[in-house]
Amino acid sequence: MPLSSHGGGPKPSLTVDFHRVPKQSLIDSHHVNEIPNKRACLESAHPPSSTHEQNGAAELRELDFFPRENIPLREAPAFANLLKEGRVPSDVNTDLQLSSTGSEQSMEEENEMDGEKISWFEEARRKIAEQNKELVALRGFMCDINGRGSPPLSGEDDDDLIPKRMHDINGGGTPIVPPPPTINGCSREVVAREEDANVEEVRVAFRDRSEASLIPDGWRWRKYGQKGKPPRSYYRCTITSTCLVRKQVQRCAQDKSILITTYIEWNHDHPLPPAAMPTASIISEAASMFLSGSIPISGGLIIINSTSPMMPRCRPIMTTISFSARCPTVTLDLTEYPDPPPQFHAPAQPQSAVPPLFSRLVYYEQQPRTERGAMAPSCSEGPHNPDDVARIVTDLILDNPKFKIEMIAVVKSIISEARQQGGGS
DNA sequence: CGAATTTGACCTGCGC
DNA sequence: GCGCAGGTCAAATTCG
Ligand SMILES: [Zn+2]
Repeated sequence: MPLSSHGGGPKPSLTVDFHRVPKQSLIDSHHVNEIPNKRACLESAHPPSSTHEQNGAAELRELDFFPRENIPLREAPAFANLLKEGRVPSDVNTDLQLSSTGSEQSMEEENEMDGEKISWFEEARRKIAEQNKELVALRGFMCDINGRGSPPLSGEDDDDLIPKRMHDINGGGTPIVPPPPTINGCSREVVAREEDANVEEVRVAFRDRSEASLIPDGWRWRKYGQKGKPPRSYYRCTITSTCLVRKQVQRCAQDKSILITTYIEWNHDHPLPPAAMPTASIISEAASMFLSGSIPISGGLIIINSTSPMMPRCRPIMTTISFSARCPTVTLDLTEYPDPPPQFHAPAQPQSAVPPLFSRLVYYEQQPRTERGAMAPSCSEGPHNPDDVARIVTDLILDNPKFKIEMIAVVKSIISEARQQGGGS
């Protein structure tokens, strides 16, 4: 079935967009106050099975996806390995799993779930929740060293400006958005482009070590293109012909053993296949983390996450958030690296001006993976002051051209803001 | 033989 | 305006 009459060109489109919002809010720091309300985002990211549409707006129950209890976490192997080895239960069903299909069955399964089944998913979920807290802390820190007041954090009662598209980020399998009624007769590209022009798109990427060219994530994908060197492959979800979800797969330029899988427009218009639920939940969680107010500053910034002081034994995930591209991307780095030595375990630096995020960063700099190339240890202690942070960032810039580009964007935006506020000096 | 992949053409957006 | 990069399309080819 041809999706369009001819390739790539301008085509007539007739698209109904249910959730149009301006594009500015996530990038422009002046709109940092308009970060979406966390609760609303979480609700929308994981709608309960009872969700139903009324006049185009989903009616949602409140769900707490970031539980406050701090349960020690076990080591969690890399994502691909778990999937490969079948150790990620395909039928994991937690409060995040809200599929409309087989809800009775899932109730039973929930009762039957043993610790083994839920452990991996719960670990990942809690890690991301912890990252969220730390990202918020980092944002405050960055605002401080920028000489700006810390923007209000999420959770305030102002959901007027929630990017409506984020209501579509669907981890539970219940279609929130009706399929575009007019997709027949115009290509997915046209539909996507129409939406792109009006709504914010969040991408969620995984970095993981994998020899396979594709992570078995439980979805059905069809390859529709390949570009560049090293090659980047383009896939789209083929569970339904109208589903707009795509993913890109490429090898890391610096380390060919690392596979980067990026999920785009994560709003399937169909129920989740059971095998895909772990992946879907993590993607949704990561997206809601981004949307819940963890935006550090304007421009672009890479954040490196550490273990949480509350959960020092948790294997860390390095998380980056990029704003420099047209679409912000949350990257979860699931490549493994060694545990930090005890001095980097929490409570790390109780008097430190630097959020605990950077203790991991410093450790990481001290213990670089061989694949990352030679990198001189940058600090012998945790970064107690912004100077240490600056040194670390400098090393990262030297090590990673992409980081340099991101940081340039950050600096530019800070300078332009300072000029606006301070009269151009 | 139908489904999936490959691959060159084509389009859009962006920087210079 | 031009060139480049990213992304998509669809005919041709390969695969099961
Ligand atoms: Zn889909």
